[in-house]
Amino acid sequence: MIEMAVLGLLKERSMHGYELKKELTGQLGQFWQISYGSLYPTIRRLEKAAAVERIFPVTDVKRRKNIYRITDLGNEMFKQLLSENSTMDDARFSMKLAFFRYLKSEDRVDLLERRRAYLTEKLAELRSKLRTYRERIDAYTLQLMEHGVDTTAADIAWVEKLLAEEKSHSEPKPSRATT
Amino acid sequence: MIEMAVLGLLKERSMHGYELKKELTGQLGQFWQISYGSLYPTIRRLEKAAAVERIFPVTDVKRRKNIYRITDLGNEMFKQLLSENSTMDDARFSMKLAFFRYLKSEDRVDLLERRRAYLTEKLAELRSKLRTYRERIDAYTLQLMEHGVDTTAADIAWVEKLLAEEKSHSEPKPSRATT
DNA sequence: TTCGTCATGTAATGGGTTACATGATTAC
DNA sequence: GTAATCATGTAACCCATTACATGACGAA
Repeated sequence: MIEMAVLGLLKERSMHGYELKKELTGQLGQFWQISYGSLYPTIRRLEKAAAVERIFPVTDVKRRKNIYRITDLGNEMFKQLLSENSTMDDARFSMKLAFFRYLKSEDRVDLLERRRAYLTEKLAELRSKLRTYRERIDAYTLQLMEHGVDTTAADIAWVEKLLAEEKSHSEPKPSRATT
Repeated sequence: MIEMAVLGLLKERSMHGYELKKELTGQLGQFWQISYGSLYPTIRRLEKAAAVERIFPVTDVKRRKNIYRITDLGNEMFKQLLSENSTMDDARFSMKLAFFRYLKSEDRVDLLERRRAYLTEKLAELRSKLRTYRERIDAYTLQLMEHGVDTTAADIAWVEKLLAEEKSHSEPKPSRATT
């Protein structure tokens, strides 16, 4: 997760750690936070793996800043992390969506469909639990479960809206055999 | 969190670890999961702290089962964990709501109001970020932020519904000086 | 000159998971 | 008899946070 965030931000422009942290809490901060104690070691790891490289600012050396640039290898890593077939939980999906612009429309549709599948399954589980427990639980837990159902249903609707938009934009692309 | 869950479930009835785990994934499982590697040590900790005690089943000793019962001290601990003034993030709030029946109406209102405050602040932050970044970000990230706003607003509405219900049920209770 | 924030980093700790290990009982 | 599930536990690991440590620069 951190690696994806760092690489994704460095794709936009080269930055140093402090800047990355600010961008992270700014744009991605709603659904995700990170501390320095975890950011700096990550950058180091990425540097060792040659996914990012340090730029030495020749002029403008007022301050000790380690500016990093993403490498070709880093770009490949990012691509893989983004399209990776991992769980489509909230945080992961949100992060991937924040970097959707780096994906082909085809891959975007794929991710959205996986998210939809994940949510659909979750909804089914919630509903089955509701049926199972409805008679046994108190009003508050019931409210909680029902709200879970509503929230998940709303999320699915949203994903479907995104899917519809994505498909309508890339309509002239049958590529695969359509039955 | 785990401790609260374990104590809360043991308030209902005495259980052994395996049973606790099942109840946990059943009722509370939607927003929270726990593994044995974390459950059993927690039970041990609670036992050492004298918050729970082991019951030795005299008859029915077919199987090696460690059944635990909550103690008076455990009840106090639970009460404190429940009304504790900690962050009102999703998981914590959900867990507390699942144990609302053990609180006085007054304390329920208090928790709900704290949750509302938390969400209201979150909403304000989201909106301010939206204003700040709207022109700078791509359509997908924008969708993500807007969906965050919608979701949070819906959550607030739900909490307010719960608050209204809570207050209407306990109307004949002015207790404190009402201005 | 002192306070805020820019800037980087490490060590200790926390809170959890996964994988492993064991074995009894039940259902087929 | 053998597979599933009941039942308990430990050790290694992972990922992250908090707290600490350091110091330069800019603005008041």
